[in-house]
Amino acid sequence: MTTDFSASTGEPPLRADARRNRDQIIGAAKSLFTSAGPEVPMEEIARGAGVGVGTLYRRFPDRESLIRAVARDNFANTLAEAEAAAVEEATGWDSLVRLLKSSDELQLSVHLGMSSPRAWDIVKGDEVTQRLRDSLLATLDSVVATAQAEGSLRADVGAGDIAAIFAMLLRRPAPDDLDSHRLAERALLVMLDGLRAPGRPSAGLPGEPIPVSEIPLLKRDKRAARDG
Amino acid sequence: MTTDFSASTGEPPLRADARRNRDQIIGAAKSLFTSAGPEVPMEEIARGAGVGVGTLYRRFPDRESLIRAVARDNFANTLAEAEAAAVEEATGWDSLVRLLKSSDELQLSVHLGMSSPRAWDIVKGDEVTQRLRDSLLATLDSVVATAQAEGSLRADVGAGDIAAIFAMLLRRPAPDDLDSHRLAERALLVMLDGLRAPGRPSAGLPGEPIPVSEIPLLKRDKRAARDG
DNA sequence: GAGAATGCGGAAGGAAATCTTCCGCTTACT
DNA sequence: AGTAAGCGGAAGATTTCCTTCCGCATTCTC
Repeated sequence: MTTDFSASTGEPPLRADARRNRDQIIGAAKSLFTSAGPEVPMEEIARGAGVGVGTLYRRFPDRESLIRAVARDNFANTLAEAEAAAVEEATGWDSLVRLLKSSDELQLSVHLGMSSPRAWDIVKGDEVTQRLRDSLLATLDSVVATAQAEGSLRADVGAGDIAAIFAMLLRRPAPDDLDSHRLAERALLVMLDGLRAPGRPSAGLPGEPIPVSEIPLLKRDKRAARDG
Repeated sequence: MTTDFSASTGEPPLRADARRNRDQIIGAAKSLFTSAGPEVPMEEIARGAGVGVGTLYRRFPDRESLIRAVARDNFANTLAEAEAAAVEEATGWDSLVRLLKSSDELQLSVHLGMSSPRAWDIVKGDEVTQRLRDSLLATLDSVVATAQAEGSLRADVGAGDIAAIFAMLLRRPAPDDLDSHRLAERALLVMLDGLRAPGRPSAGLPGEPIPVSEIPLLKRDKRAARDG
């Protein structure tokens, strides 16, 4: 899963356990960056990885290098998913829908690339990530063009609009909260209906309308959205 | 502007300058809570109000009481706006649109009531705010019902869906950033199109489609979204 | 399987950010 | 003019997070 970008450096290869720990650290960091932003305490990341802080610092001497590593891994995965969506789906519209519904990786990419100034500052200086990001946007652009050419996506939006919409829809509060996930799902479908070309009928929403009484009253969890 | 909820307490009235400062503190807190979340340093709030920290602490002995005061003021204003929108607009649909486009007050209400667990923890214990919130939701509910009765709003959404959509759309990153404001505006219009009842034509989006090249590359500002 | 090298955990010290108090001076009320 | 209320902001206390360090454990090599 975790891509190895250090394959061609002259450094000696990591010992097996070290390599395993490194992957677990990146995994934990990805998960925590997604849910709590790129400023979670290092100790929390270490705990999430089942590892001591010392180990974390040995592998990533500071937060920046961790963020860089996470960004590379994440953008690579997101790009792969996007390309798969572009190629494997029958229509441009389906590719778009699959993208929008796709995994947490996309959510993290959006965070890193559009929502967190701190992370973006770091990531934008990394050429590897930049190349991945450019490819990602190119893929998005072509999916949008395809969907518009086939007449399923409204013509007056650009790939930039779509990216902005991704950013809004993916900034969920609590990714594990079932209630709010259901609401987010419905909001996404409404947004998709808004994106349809005129005349294209919507499939409607599944389930029952949500009454005010069901607005999810946030459960408290240890860490606030930081500012959110 | 700042509503006085202490009118009937037995305490002696504030001196004129104190009262002025109190209002400025609440104003600054509202503005900062909106842009940076309810955990901004007290000192920053004081500075924003043109006041020393001591003054802030004399009036609000801790963050909780400040948040409570802000929430009361804010929900009262939002409710007033919502009721105005419900009454003054010709159709339920127009009321809804006006609400969605309405001021920063609504944005802050969403933050306090749906996006920030920390704030919600505090606010939910305050009866005054709860009553305001209930009225607000009741108003939303009736606007939704009106819009559906007149056939402009799709029938398969409830007021809870609308509230959730508000929450998504209003969680903007940088409220003062012109580029992202433009994108948010367009996203909002797309969402509104998604909310239309079948057969109701959209007006289309103003301006040109946004290309990928125009995705706003976040500018760094002193305080990250915290979480976000 | 033994020796050497690499890696590990997590306590502890340090740094930074934020909270909160306190008191000499100022301003508003009567 | 007298008095009570209010003010600012430096300074000390506190909390939170960062980073280092070293005795012990694991892996690799031959």
